[in-house]
Amino acid sequence: MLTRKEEDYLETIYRLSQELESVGISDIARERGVTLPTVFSAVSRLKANGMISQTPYGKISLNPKGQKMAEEIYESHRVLRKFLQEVLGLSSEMAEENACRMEHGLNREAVRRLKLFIDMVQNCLSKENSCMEEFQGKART
Amino acid sequence: MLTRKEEDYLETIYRLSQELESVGISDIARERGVTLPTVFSAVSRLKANGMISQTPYGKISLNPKGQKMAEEIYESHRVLRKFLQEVLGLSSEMAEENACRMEHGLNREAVRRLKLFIDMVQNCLSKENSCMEEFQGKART
DNA sequence: TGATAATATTAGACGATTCTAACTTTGTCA
DNA sequence: TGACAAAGTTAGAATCGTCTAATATTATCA
Repeated sequence: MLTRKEEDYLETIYRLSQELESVGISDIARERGVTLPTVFSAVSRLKANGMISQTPYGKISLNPKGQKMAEEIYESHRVLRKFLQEVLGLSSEMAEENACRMEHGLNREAVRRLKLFIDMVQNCLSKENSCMEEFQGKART
Repeated sequence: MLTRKEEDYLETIYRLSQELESVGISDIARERGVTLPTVFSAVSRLKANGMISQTPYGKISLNPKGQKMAEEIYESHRVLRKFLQEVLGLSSEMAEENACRMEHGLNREAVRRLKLFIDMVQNCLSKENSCMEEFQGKART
C-alpha cells in the first residue's frame, strides 16, 4: 500500500503526463515546490513499488498499476473539487486546496455516492426548488 | 502547527476525556492500537507544543489551546460523518472511517458551508421533493 | 567541439512516527 | 506489608520525507 505522500507524487506524475510530452524529476519538483533529491527519493520508492518506470538520468512513465491507481486518486480529487465548488460554492482556489487534502480519505463507495449526489443536486434540485438559492444566500454570509 | 498525527492524538485525548474520569498513556494506546512508547513520544510532542499537560507518571489534560484545537478537529469530524451517513447514506462504520481520514483536510469555511448544506438537505429537501428518494435508490445499487 | 547550463544522482543530516526491549514507578490485594 | 501487575519512561532501531551540498550526466549553443 502506498503512503499519502506517495499517492500525491503519483497523482502529480499522472497530471504532468497529460500536460507534458515527457516528465522528469525536475518537472515534479517544480510542480510540488520541493527539491530534486526529495523527488528523487519519492520516485525511487514508487519504482520499488512497481508503480512507475524511469530510464537512467531520464524520463518517468506510469506502469499500468500506477496508471490505474493514479486515475482513482484523481477521480476522487475531481469529484470532491466539484462538490466543494459547484455545490457548496467555495472559491475555485479553496475548493482545490480542500480537495487536495481530502482526496486520499474517500473510498470508492463514497466517491460513487458523492458523484450521484452531485448529479442529483444539479439536475433536480437547482431548477424547481428554492432550497439551493436559500442555502447559497446563507453560505455567502 | 501540528502534524496530522499530532492532531489525531489530540482528538483522541479530547474524546477520551469526555468518556473517562482521567486519561493516561495506556488509554490512548488502547484506543489507537499502538504501543505505549509511541503514545509517549506523541504526548511529549504535544506537551512541547503547549497543547496538553501531564503530571509525572500521571494523567493527561488538555490546555486551553489544545482544547480549542481539538474541538475544531472534532467538529470537522462530526460534520463530515453526518454528511456521509445521513446525506450520502453510507453505513455508520464506513462513514466513520472516511470521516477519520478526511477530517484534517476541511478548513473552517468548508465546514461552515457543509453544515449549512446538511441542514438545507434535511429540512427542505427530504420532505417535499422526490430527488432524495431517487438519489437514495440509485445510491443503494 | 568544448564550455556552460540544466538535470539527475549520491551522501549525509534531521524530525516525525513507529517498533521492541529494558527499566522505573505506581497501584493493588493476599 | 510485600509481591505482583499495571502503567509510564528510556534507549535504540527502522522508515519516510524532507533538506543542503557535492557530484555525475546530458543538453545546448557559441
